[in-house]
Amino acid sequence: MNLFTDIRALVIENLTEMQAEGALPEGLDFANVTVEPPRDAAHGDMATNAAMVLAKPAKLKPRDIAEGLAAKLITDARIELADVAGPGFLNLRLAADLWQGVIGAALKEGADFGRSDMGQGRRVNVEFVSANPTGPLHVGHTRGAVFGDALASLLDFAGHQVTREYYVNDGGGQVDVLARSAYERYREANGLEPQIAEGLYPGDYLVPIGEALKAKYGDSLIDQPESVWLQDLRLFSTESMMDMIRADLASLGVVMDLFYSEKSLYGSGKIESALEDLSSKGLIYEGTLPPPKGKADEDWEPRVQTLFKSTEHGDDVDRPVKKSDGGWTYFAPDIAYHFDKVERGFDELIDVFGADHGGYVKRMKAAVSALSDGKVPLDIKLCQLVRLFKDGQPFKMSKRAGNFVTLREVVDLVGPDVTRFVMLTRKNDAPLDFDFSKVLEQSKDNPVFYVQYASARIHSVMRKATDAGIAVDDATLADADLAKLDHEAELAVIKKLSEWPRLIEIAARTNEPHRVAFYLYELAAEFHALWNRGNDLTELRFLQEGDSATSQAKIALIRSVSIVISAGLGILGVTPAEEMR
RNA sequence: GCACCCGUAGCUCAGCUGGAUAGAGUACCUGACUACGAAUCAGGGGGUCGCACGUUCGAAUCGUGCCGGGUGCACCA
Repeated sequence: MNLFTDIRALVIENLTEMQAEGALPEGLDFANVTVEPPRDAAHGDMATNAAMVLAKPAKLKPRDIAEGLAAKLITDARIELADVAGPGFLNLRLAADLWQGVIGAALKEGADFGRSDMGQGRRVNVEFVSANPTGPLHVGHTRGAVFGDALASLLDFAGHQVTREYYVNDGGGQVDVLARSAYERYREANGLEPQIAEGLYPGDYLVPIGEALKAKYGDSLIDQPESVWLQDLRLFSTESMMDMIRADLASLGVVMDLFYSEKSLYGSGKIESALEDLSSKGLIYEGTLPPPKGKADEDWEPRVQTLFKSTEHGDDVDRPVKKSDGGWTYFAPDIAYHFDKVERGFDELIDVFGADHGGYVKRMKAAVSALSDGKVPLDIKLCQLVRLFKDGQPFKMSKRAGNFVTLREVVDLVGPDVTRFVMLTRKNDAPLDFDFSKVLEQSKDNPVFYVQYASARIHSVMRKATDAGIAVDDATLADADLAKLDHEAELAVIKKLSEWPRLIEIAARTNEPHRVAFYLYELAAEFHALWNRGNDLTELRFLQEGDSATSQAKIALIRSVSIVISAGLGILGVTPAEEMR
């Protein structure tokens, strides 16, 4: 149930009637008519811009339309008051039982309250993390992992059929580097001095791989040329790295539906067929790119290469798909991979990248646009940097991994719940400061705590109620006399709850899960405010001694808050707290 | 030089397919606990929404041009 869409439907219905009655001309587009919460609660419960949006196409004065609409709306039992204000806003006040109905809906629908069918079952592929299998995941990946996973859950909640996917770059030159690095650790395991040359991966995480290689091969690969061991070590070390990455993700609660191997594309004919598709559309040609302007590059020389005409689909320059040695560029398998997603029938694709891949956005969109004939939209979300702090000071550490902080270190220090919530307290395209001290602080400055504390307080009240012999199961609460919830402080909380289904749709439409985190903070604030009003006004306390009917109504309200907090935290992948320790 | 992202209160940031007097937290000041968990709440001061034009009944939001910060710019992924 979504009160805002209900009332919007009522507005549209009345506008249509006005057309039938000749008060409005035919052929108007109602798409821009909105029903929203007003900025200022004094204006009423909801406001519609219908009159202002329609004034011009209808060639009427906004206030005249608004007054006509108001006169019709007021006859509906749900509308208590309809005022024209300002340039033509129509402010509505809703009947109290409509608000109380929100509580009933939350209690009956439980964890599904707010679930939307907006997505209509459309199939969405969310590709995220996709880190090279050459080392452990670091903080940057952590943000991408949390963001992608929460986005996937959000879209699922909004009625999409979601696949979580990880593209494994196990086919390129960096895997050779990995294999050579692992070989040095293998030599080390055999008692020799490892020679970690410039360009190899120095991290300690390869030490156990070296041990494992020794267990498998003994000393048989020592002093053997690369041609003997390179292929085996490529395979062995990427598999080991992927096991580690899977475990890292699992420690955060992220589970992929599919790991898609780049290597599997080679020799399968998929790269060829993807490029054939582009070629059949006249988008592949042999040519020479212009030199980059402004920045002097002495190594640059004109070269004829195989190019994808991405400029026809919005890119700034055409992109090479073949290297001069005849091999594919990294872009070619990426094209094939996205072609594969399109062929698997997804209606929408989302890629989550780190901000350092910003320059890659246009060519990837161009490729998908070309491959799907513009039918499958690709949205690319860039996650900005995470800056680590401790007690306000920039934080550096990790001998284990080389020179970066790993996902595992973060999760071990603050736990998966805190990690996930904090990673979503910023918009994805804004940089995020992550202070190890602050995120564990128990104060309202820390949103994780603040929301969890609200949840804990609610459970505390419910435990007290149970001790007092008051039934507080959801079915009983749903039958409570909700008309008792008529104080403005209580209605304020209900109104916030009523925005939940609307918020889900906005967040899902914009692919912005951080909105859920901010909403939960606001909901918690409304709840804490109501709680404290009870200090002064005893009639606002949730437990009314000797009056279990009133207590149940009030508990129905806060139980609804906890249902929404749980659902919201569930989307973010965070476990709600029943008590604080 | 080009492309993308960002620029909102002293600081860190929200801001809904363009809506009314731009909101939180923090910091600063002032109040509220013999409590359903004060780990909280209420109130106060604090803003040329980077700048300038433009579109619109209406712009933090859309367009163009500047300024400032970040990222990326053939045959690495």
